[in-house]
Amino acid sequence: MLQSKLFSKTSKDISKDEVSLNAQLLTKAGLVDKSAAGVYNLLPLGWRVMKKIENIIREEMELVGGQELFLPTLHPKKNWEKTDRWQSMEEDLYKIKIGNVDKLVLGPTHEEVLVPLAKKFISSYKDLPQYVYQFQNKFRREKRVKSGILRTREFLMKDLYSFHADQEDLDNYYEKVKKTYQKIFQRCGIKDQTYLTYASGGTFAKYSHEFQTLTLAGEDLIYICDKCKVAINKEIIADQDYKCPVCGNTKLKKKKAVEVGNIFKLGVKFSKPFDLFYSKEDGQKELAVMGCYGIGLQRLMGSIVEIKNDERGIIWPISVAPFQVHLLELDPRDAQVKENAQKLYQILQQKGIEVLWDDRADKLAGAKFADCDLIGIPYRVVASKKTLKEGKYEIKGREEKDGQMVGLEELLKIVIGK
RNA sequence: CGGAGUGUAGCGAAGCGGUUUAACGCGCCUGCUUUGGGAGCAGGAGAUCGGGAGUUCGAAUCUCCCCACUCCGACCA
Repeated sequence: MLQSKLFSKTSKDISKDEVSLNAQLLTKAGLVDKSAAGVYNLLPLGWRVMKKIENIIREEMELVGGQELFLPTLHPKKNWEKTDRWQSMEEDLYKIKIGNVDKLVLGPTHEEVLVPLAKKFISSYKDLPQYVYQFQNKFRREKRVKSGILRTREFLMKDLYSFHADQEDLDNYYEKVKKTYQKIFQRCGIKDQTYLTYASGGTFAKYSHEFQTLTLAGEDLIYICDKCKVAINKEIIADQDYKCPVCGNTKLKKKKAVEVGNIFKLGVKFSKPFDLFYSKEDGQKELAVMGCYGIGLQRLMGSIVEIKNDERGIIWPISVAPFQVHLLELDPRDAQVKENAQKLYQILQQKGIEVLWDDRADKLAGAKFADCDLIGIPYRVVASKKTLKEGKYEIKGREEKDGQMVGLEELLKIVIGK
């Protein structure tokens, strides 16, 4: 991608109203832009990050047998009445009228659509288990949005739903997804800050589990057990019940965190209102047992930014970076330098490396370095008169202080080696 | 939804005890120069001062209503 053609630009000054670090950095770097309170546009650079995150999640979902589908945003009112959430979630729902009458809901979650759908295909124990997931926008009528892209009214969510014949099968699958979630957050580069957190379990389980990422921008308070590397959400801590649910340790550390994912045993909460029965081997009818598993993608992206940054800008983990290499062409009016940069650009792309080539003719070196640090692509490669004279390129990792002069072979080794 | 605050050019931001060419910075356009940490000089374009109503000879500035955004709180399977 030529930076001179990029849709977005970086900016030094952004609205003072944007106080959260994640939104400040993402806005300055040109990855997101706010269009209304709690509503953000994702610009090409930001969308590339989202796609990287999405692909990591998709790969892991496939590994646990998930089948991707796509359910509508608009949900029939009657489905929401059936679960009573038309009433009980009233404050969170965007209700859509046709004419003067409420007819539809902008989905805040998808059980109300998926369960009646599953009913059409699940009728025997032979049809179970089933695992389906999707990436879909969710709408929540938040009374107050906050923390940049961490709490918004519309956001992209991966939601996986599992259907099982019995509780034991759900329990086994639940544990599997728990491990998968840890792997996802590890692949996204926030493993060290993300804690498996015990939270309120609803009617069908003692606990649900959240994945809480430590950041001052978070709204949740969790208590961490250093021995077990797990945490417990403040919301389920009774007055003095400060002990680790795993080892009983009572010396827990209180920290602020943001919930980047959760897994939840639904039991028959939704199969019941929709009569999702299946026939057992003996012909008896039984309700299917369900689990649900969510990850908010913008929130995950924002959490990464909250953690991975310095005074100059964002520091993307290579797994989710919008590009792997930021090629800075200094001396852009020098034909030989341009040719040299062009050559490297093509070679890297042939090797499957994603490159943002700063070919802007009207920017001096300082401006290019500053933008490069702000956007936070893992490798900065400089092509200039200086590097050309030595027959080399300069490469520098985003977190390294100084670059090094390397030949093409060595450069490829560094960049592809990762 | 309660409390507090803020809306002036694409962005940031002065002016806000009424007088009229609404400053300045970033960005943008033109020209020349410059070229390894956000370049310099010269010229230029761009503003229904959030919207509406009112007070006044005269309103960005005062009053009222509305809207938007932000922060604190409550809420958040």
